[in-house]
Amino acid sequence: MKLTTKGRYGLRAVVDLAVNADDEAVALSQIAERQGISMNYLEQLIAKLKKSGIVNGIRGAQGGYVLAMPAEEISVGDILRALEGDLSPVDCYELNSNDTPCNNSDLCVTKYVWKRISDSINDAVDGIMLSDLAAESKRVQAEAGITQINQPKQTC
Amino acid sequence: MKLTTKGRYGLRAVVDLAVNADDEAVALSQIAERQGISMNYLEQLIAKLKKSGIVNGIRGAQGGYVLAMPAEEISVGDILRALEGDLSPVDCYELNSNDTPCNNSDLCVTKYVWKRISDSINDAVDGIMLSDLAAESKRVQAEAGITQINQPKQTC
DNA sequence: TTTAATACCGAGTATTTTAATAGGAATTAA
DNA sequence: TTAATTCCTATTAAAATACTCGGTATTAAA
Repeated sequence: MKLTTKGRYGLRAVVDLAVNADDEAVALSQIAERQGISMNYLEQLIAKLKKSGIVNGIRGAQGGYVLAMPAEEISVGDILRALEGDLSPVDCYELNSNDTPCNNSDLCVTKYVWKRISDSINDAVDGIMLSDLAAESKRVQAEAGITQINQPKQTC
Repeated sequence: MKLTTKGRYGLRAVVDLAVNADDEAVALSQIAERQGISMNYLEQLIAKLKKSGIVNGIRGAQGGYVLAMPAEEISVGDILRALEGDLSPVDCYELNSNDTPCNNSDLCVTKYVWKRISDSINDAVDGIMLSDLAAESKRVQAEAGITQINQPKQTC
């Protein structure tokens, strides 16, 4: 029941992008360095975010990435689902219509549990907007007098 | 962000135990057969439940397992945490005091996300009691006229 | 027009985790 | 005494994860 590094690194990267976006595109190498994430790996994560319409890539020199929408309109749920796939605790047809139908559905009672968990997770993450995290991040960075992060290994 | 088979199989096994418990102990071989789970594997899962004080084992011939408490007093959260460990989405010291302290805690903003997810999951599963599932299971089994389940492979 | 900086793409790989299997020891009712 | 059962530990196959690597395409700036 853990997120993978895709969700953890990816969310940090998007928050970094939201915080460090002026009007310019932000190069992935900068995000990678600030966040202490391998750039090659981060490329794969940002590709998912691009595919989901959360960021836009700008090619060529001086290129980089920008948010595809105002941060106020991007929920943490949008970001995590883009990175991790659906956030339900099981692959269950009742929860997720792209899963294969389950031949035990009639007798299954645990499906009620999975539905409750799934709904509660999605409600939680859809209630937090990227702008909330970006504002908080700016606040704590200002308080600490930080411009460069580049932290050692983090668990979260 | 998926439960493992530990949580899925294990919860089904406990519901089965609650449904099929009269005053006798229920042999693991019976649960395994009804639920279509390898008995050897189920042994490992029930060991976790035993360690957490959810079931008691009765050794010897005619032995088996019984619930250690009335089903009304056992929450799905108790069961899933026994099987899966903590249900938080990340290993984060702020959420889970047995994790190693995180040196980025001051600047970390995603921790607010993880806390919200963690709390919502735990609230959801702590609000469902084993007795609820057992009652519903008896109801659907009666409706279908079923005594033996033994379903083919399930995803949930 | 060249160069350097960047996004974009797909294949390969080491490590870790999961999901079992297997074999035996201890216990106890019949 | 036997058979049924829990209990315990080690091993293993497969899958998923978390990367690395090498290249191509694009574009702003020199």
